[in-house]
Amino acid sequence: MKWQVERSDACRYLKRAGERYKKGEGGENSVAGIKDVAKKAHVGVGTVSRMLNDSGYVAVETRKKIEIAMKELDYTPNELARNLYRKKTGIIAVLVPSVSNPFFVEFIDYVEAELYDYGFKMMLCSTQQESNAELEYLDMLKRHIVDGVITGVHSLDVEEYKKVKKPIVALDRYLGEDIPVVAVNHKEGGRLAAETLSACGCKCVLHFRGAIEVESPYHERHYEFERCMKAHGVRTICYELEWNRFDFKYYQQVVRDVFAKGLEFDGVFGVDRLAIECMNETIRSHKKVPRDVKFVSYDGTYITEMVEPKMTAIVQPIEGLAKESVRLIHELIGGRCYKNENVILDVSLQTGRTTTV
Amino acid sequence: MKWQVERSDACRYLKRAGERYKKGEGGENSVAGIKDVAKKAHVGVGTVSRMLNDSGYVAVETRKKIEIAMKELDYTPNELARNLYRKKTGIIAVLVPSVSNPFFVEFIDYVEAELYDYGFKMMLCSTQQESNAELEYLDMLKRHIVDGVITGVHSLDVEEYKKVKKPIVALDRYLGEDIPVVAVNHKEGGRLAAETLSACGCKCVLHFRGAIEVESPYHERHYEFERCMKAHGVRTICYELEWNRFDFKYYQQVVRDVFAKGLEFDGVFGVDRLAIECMNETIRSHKKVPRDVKFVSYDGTYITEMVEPKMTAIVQPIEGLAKESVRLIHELIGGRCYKNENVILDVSLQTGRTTTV
DNA sequence: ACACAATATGGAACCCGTTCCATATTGCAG
DNA sequence: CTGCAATATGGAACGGGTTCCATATTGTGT
Repeated sequence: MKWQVERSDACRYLKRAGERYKKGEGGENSVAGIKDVAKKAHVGVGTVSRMLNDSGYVAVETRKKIEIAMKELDYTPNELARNLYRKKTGIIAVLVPSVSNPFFVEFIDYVEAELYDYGFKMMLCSTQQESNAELEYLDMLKRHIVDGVITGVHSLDVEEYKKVKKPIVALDRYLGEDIPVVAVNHKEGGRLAAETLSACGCKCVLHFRGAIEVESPYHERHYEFERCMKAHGVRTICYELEWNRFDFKYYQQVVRDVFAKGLEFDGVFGVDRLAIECMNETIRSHKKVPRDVKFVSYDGTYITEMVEPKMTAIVQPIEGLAKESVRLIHELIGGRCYKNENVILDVSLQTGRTTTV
Repeated sequence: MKWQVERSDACRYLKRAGERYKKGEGGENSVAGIKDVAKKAHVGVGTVSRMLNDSGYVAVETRKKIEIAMKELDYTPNELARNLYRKKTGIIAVLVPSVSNPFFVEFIDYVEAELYDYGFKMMLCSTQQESNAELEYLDMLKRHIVDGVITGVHSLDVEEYKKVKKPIVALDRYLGEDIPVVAVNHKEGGRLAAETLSACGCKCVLHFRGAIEVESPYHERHYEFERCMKAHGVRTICYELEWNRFDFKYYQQVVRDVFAKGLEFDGVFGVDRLAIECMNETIRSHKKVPRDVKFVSYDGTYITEMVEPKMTAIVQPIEGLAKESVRLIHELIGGRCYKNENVILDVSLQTGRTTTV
C-alpha cells in the first residue's frame, strides 16, 4: 500500500480540500488568475505569460497594458501551477537526526544560506530517531514535493535509498554507488587528536567512540586514534556509545556512568558535547583542567568556544561540507552525472586551553 | 514589478524548465501517471482517483485490478497536481533571524516536531539580517508555495505584514491587529531575574538590554527589571545592545568592551549566550562565580546547562511557544477566526550555581 | 515590388490529479 | 413487477500556468 499517504494526520489536514471553490460566481473574494489579467488587458493568456517569463516577443505597449492590469488586479502568479508544469518546486529536503546537536545546527545554517544562493528553499526534517519519518521524506522525492534530498541521517536501511532514482546527497555516510558522499578526512582527524593528546603527556585516555552498526566514514577516526595511541604507547579506555543517540540527556548519563565506575584517566577524546560534559564533571570533582586531565573534542562546533577553558578540538569544516553538499545536489538536479564523486575535506586543529601542559 | 521573481539565481534555476519532456514517444523513462494506471487496469481515471482517495464507490474487483496496475507501473501520485487542485501544499514557512542562536534552534526543533504531528512540513528560513529574504518568504504565501508563516524575525516593516491577508503567526512581536502573537510573560521574567539577583545580595548589576527600535513584548522584561532593582535599591549599569544582532562574535565584542571599560559589577543579567560569555571572561580574570559576581541569564536554553557552574536562568517555555504557534497557524489555515487571540505563557526560574551566595 | 526574417499575438494543448455529472447496474421494499 | 436507493463506472471540466503552433503585421534587402 505504499502509494497511499500513511500518516493519518496528514490526511486529516489534506482531505479537507473538498470545499470546492467557485470562481467569480457571486463571491468576489477569489484571487485573480492569468486569464483575468489577459481579459482586463485585452490580450491573450500567452502574451501575459510571455511577459511574465520574459520569453518571446511582447510589444512595449502591450507590456504597459498588462502591467496596469496586473497592478489593478493585484496579480501574483500561482507557483503551484508553474511547479506542475515544470515538475520542479525548487525545494530541497534536508534530513538530520536532531536539531539539538550543534554540529547539525551549524550544518543546517550553512546549507540554508547556500541553498538560498542557488535559488532553492530548504525543507527541514529532524527525524528524531524515527526511521518512518526518514522514509516519508524520501517518498516526497517521488511525489515531486522536493527536487532533492541532503541526508545527514544514519538510521534507515541503505536499500531504501538505493531504490530512489532521484537526487540524493549523503553527509558522512555510504549509501551505495549512486549516491555521492560528502565527508571529512576522519582518519586525519583521529590522528590529529591522538598526536595532540599524546604530545601533552597523556598516559591513559578515555575514548568515546560511536557505535559500529552503521557503515560510515566516521569510524575511521576511531580506528586511527586507537592505532596512533598504541604506537605512542598510550593506553586507551574505550567507551562505546549507543547508536544514533545525540541528545544531551544521554551524554549526561554516559558521563555519570563513567564517573560512577571510578575510571582513572588523564585525557579524553570525544565528540564536542560529550567532551564538554565530561570536562565539567571533572571540574566539579575538583580536578584542574588541563593540569590533571586533558581534553580534545571532535567537531569543533561553536560550543567549544563557549566553555571555560576553551576546548581544544578537531574542527570539521562544516561550511565546506554544506557548500559541497549543495553544489552536488544542484549538479545532480541539473542532470550532470557527477555520481560517485565523493568529496573529502580536511579537518583542522583548534587549539584551546584544555591541552596545554 | 513586484510580481516578478527578483533573485537572479532563483531564475537561473527555474528558467531551465524549458526542456519539455515528451511522454511515451520513444523515451520510455517517463514516470507513470494516473492515466497510465487507468489504461493498464482498463478503468477510467476517475475510478483510480476515487480509489486513491477513498472517496466514492469502487468495487472490490476493480480495486484489485488497479492495485496490480499501480504496482506494475510503480505509480506514485504527483503531489504537485494535487497541490494545484487543492490550493494547498501542507508546508509552513518558519522565519528566524538566525539558526546559530540556541533559542531559535530549540524553537525550530519543537516547531518541526509539532508541525509534523499536524501533517505539515517545515520550510526553514534564516533571514540573517537580510530583510529582503524575509520579504521573499512572505511573498511565498501569495504564491501559494506555503500555507502559512510563523515568524520570529523582527526586521521587516510591520506594514509589509499587514498587507498580507494570509495565515501568519508572530513569535514575540506585535505585527498588527490581525496577526496573533505568541510570547511569554516577560514582565514576570524581568521581575524574577531582579528578585533573584537582589536576593543574593547584589549591589550593582550589569544589565544587557535589547535595542528599543522594534515594538516587541520582550521590552517588558527590561522595564520591569529596572523597576524592581530600583525598588530594592540596587544600582544597574545598562548596556544597550545593537538591534537584531544575535551572533557570537558580536557578543564576544560586547563583553570585551565591558571589561575594557573596567566596569565594576557584582551581578549580571543578560541573554544566555551573553551571560555565559560574560561569566567566562569573569572566570578568566580570576574572579570566582558566584562568590564575586552573580549571573542570571534569560531564555534558559540548553547552553545554560553546558557551562560550569550551571547558569541560573529565566526559562522561556520554548516547547509551549512552539506548540501554541503551530496550533494557531493550524487554526488560521482552517479558517477559524482566532485572530487577535494572543497567547502569553509563563516563565520559570532554573536555579543554577551562579547565584548562590 | 517581392521574398523573407523579425516582431507580435491569440489560443489550443498540456502538466496531472480531483470532482462532478451522466449513465448503468444491482438490490430490495411495496 | 415497478420504483427508488445504493453501488459502480467513465469521462469531461477544472485548477492556473507554460509552450507551441498558426497567423498577422512590420521591416529590410535587392
